[in-house]
Amino acid sequence: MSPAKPQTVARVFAALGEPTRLKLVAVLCAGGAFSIAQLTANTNISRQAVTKHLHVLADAGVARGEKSGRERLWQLDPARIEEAKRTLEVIGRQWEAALGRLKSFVEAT
Amino acid sequence: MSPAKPQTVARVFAALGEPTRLKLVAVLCAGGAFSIAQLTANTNISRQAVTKHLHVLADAGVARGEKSGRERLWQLDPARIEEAKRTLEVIGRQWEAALGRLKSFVEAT
DNA sequence: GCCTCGCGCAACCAAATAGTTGCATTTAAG
DNA sequence: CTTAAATGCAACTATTTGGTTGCGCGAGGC
Repeated sequence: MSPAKPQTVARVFAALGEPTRLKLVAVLCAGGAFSIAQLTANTNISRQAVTKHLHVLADAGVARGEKSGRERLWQLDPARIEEAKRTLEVIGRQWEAALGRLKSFVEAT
Repeated sequence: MSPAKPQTVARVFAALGEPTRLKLVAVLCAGGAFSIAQLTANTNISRQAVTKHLHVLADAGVARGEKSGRERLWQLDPARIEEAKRTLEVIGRQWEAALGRLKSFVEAT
């Protein structure tokens, strides 16, 4: 399991760091595959705007879509999201470890 | 434990979604408090740029700094990061649950 | 007291981003 | 065959963003 390049993780965070895209991800994680028209229905922005957001998610490796008939069906790709989650876990653990060291240093009188 | 507003979580992701800021967080999670000058030393951008990034982190609730003498010491605030981590966990779980439902549906022949 | 270190504030700039509209294209439906 | 639906592509706009420079100010060090 490679530790995931910082750049890659940053791209995932950037992709999730926009309310519209976060909502899209929330819809997509319901499972299955959704067409752009379906994904646009729940928003108040244009179809092309949704398309752009989907491409941002795809570039970050968070979602992918493939053509099926006259529509393109999009679904989540949770691998990168898992990586990002692990990054946050590491941050939390390092923080707690540092707190522990600080505490034992203070107590070592 | 409130489920964390989507907007708040999105701000955290946006804050982490920039390589420089992610590095800053990585440094800060070593624990302790760092001055702006210290945090700037490891980068190749100006002190003011670092200051701006720190304010973005502060606005997202990821870090905070307080004056101490003639310098301002910054440290991590891991609460929001924990929230973001839980959000990613929920996404992963929902995805897996959906996969499970899909699988049992397919197998129900 | 003077100097310098560390910051904060403001103005400014270039690039990226979120959004739009208009039009062409492909595919399913009647 | 004709039409309508779903998408892709391109141009354009406004705002945000990441970065800079310059200057002023408070707090220590000598």
